[in-house]
Amino acid sequence: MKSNHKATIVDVAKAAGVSISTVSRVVNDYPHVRPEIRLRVQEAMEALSFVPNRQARRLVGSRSGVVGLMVHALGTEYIAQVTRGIDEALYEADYDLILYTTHRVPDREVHYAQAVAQGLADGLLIVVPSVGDAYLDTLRAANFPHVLVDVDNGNEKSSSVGITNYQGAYDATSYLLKLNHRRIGLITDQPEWSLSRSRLSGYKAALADHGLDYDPALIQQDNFMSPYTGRLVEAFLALDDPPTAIFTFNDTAALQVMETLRLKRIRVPQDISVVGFDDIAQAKTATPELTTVYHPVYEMGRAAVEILCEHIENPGSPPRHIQLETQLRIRESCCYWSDA
Amino acid sequence: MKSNHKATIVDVAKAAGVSISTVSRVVNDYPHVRPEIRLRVQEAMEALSFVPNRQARRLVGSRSGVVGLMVHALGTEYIAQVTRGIDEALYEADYDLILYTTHRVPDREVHYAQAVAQGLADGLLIVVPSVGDAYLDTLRAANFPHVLVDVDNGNEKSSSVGITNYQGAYDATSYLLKLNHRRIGLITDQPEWSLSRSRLSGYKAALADHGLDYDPALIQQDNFMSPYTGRLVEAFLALDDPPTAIFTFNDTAALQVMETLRLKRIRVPQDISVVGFDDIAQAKTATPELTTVYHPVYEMGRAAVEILCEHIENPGSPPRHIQLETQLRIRESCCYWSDA
DNA sequence: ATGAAAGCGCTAACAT
DNA sequence: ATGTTAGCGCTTTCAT
Repeated sequence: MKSNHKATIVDVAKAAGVSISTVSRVVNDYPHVRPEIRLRVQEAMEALSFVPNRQARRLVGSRSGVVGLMVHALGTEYIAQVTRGIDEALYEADYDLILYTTHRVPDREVHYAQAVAQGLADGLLIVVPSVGDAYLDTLRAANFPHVLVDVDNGNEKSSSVGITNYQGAYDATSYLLKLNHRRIGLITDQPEWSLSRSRLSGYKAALADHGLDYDPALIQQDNFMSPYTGRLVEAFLALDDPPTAIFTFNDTAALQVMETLRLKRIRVPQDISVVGFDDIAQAKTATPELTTVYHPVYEMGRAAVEILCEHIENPGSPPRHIQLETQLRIRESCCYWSDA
Repeated sequence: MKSNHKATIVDVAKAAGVSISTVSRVVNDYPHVRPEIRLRVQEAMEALSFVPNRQARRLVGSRSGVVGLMVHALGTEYIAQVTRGIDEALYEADYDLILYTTHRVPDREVHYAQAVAQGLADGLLIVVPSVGDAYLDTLRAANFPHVLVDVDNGNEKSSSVGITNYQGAYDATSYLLKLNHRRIGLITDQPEWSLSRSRLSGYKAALADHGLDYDPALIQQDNFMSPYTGRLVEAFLALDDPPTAIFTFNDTAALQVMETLRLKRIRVPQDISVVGFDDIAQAKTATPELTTVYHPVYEMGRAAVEILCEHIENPGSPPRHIQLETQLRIRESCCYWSDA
């Protein structure tokens, strides 16, 4: 017995005493196969523990059952949650997941897009906030199924799923305004990201609706270098008229703000209120618990998969855009401001 | 021009005016090609932005450049960090990563192992603590490159990389003992996992070295259902002679213990000391900061990739076993116990 | 040094 | 309802 050699359709065909096309039909669940023969083939498959070869399948132009996921890097809570939503939905749809981590090297993104489009995957999920048009054009030109995850530009010709960034920031800012805060410091993410721009608009709009103008001195940009956020807080504090509340575009930054404040013995929320964005796990375990804007990361992942599957199964289908709702989660890091 | 169709070796061959075999030689950097021809082919490749098709390559029996990663589920800090180490090392070695999440369904594990060994990937990384021998035998029989990550049985015929689980638990327990604790509650992970068994031995050994016997009533098993850990704490508290310290086999459980204790207004560390295992990010941000055993997750991932690559490049190579060192990280969640 | 040709495992016409 | 056959893009003998 040569059982150490992996079984192919040919082996199954021989074992079942039929032709390879019949086996293929059974494997793909196609009609026009006599029930008894179907059964016989299935038994042979079972006996030989046959698993169809995905690359061979893809090679002849049909589905491989694999979809690609392109992300900057692994290891953040945010990515972990998005990935979880994607993975679970993919599992239910019976797809495997191939991971492409760009490590923030833009060149890789272009290269990957090509590789993926030629490669094993039937479609691509893109969780890279700064979507350079370069490789998107490649994908669109090849009519390769793909969806952008967590971007905010509905005018794109690519499908996308995002959240209500504008509304989320608007809600958070309004909440602070209602608590009588008039000087609200803002720490933004990369301004090139469409979602940052939307959130910034939301912040400004809330201010405007309260008859307030925004103060450029109160808008600072985070650069994701860990100790940096603390400096921004110090810059705020050094102002003649420092903010009484700080709103950040991600929870990690908010948590760092709180930590910086704690080290400076400035009380949260009594002296300064803090609001974050995302609602990561640590937001609930922090002291005080962080008030933040809930970002439906997990659901976003699932929605993206749904759209992608539609594109894969239905190649001509037009781009779709889904926007999931954010939600203000009021906890302990904010309180009413009274000018004493 | 038909540039919307992706370039194949045939296109390159035509463009360079040579045969496909020559192109193949250039692509694979084989000898016996005249320098000028090599250059001409390279230019053609460049011009057509040719990317070799991996599945076609793999189909004829050579490397696919893909390795599989099998994990239970995504979304935990632990997995995120292991994956990060693996991903980065793989990136440097120029491999793609295909992810298999078993969702704790044993059947999926067997199925994946088969699928992978069938030819999708060149090798498999297994981060599934409960290693059922069933599919391992399949892999070994097929002589398929694979390495077990974070397991603890060096007697296996499969390569593995793990940590000093015994020593880690021994150190943590000894530390508590040195702080005069005599009743140390233990919350273990699944006892089927080899690493849990090693840690348990470490715990018992430390006790024994202090002339203490272990009390079965103080050893409880976590079941990973969020509210459950709290019950275990209550069970401890209900004892006639409750523990003065609690040691858990993962930080998530330790954090939940602390939360439960906080809700019950039992002070940590004054009333009860707590020690975790893993040293996840939240351990440092918790209040009080969690004392825990550092688990070199990231390095473990990298080490696993190193071994796997060796197996792939060198098919006959014998199994290797690496054990990385843990380290007790003393922070704020423990203090000296004096029977008042 | 280079090319022709035979597959790898599979699907999709095209027979029958 | 079932079988035959022609590729998919590539590597690898085997010729030349």
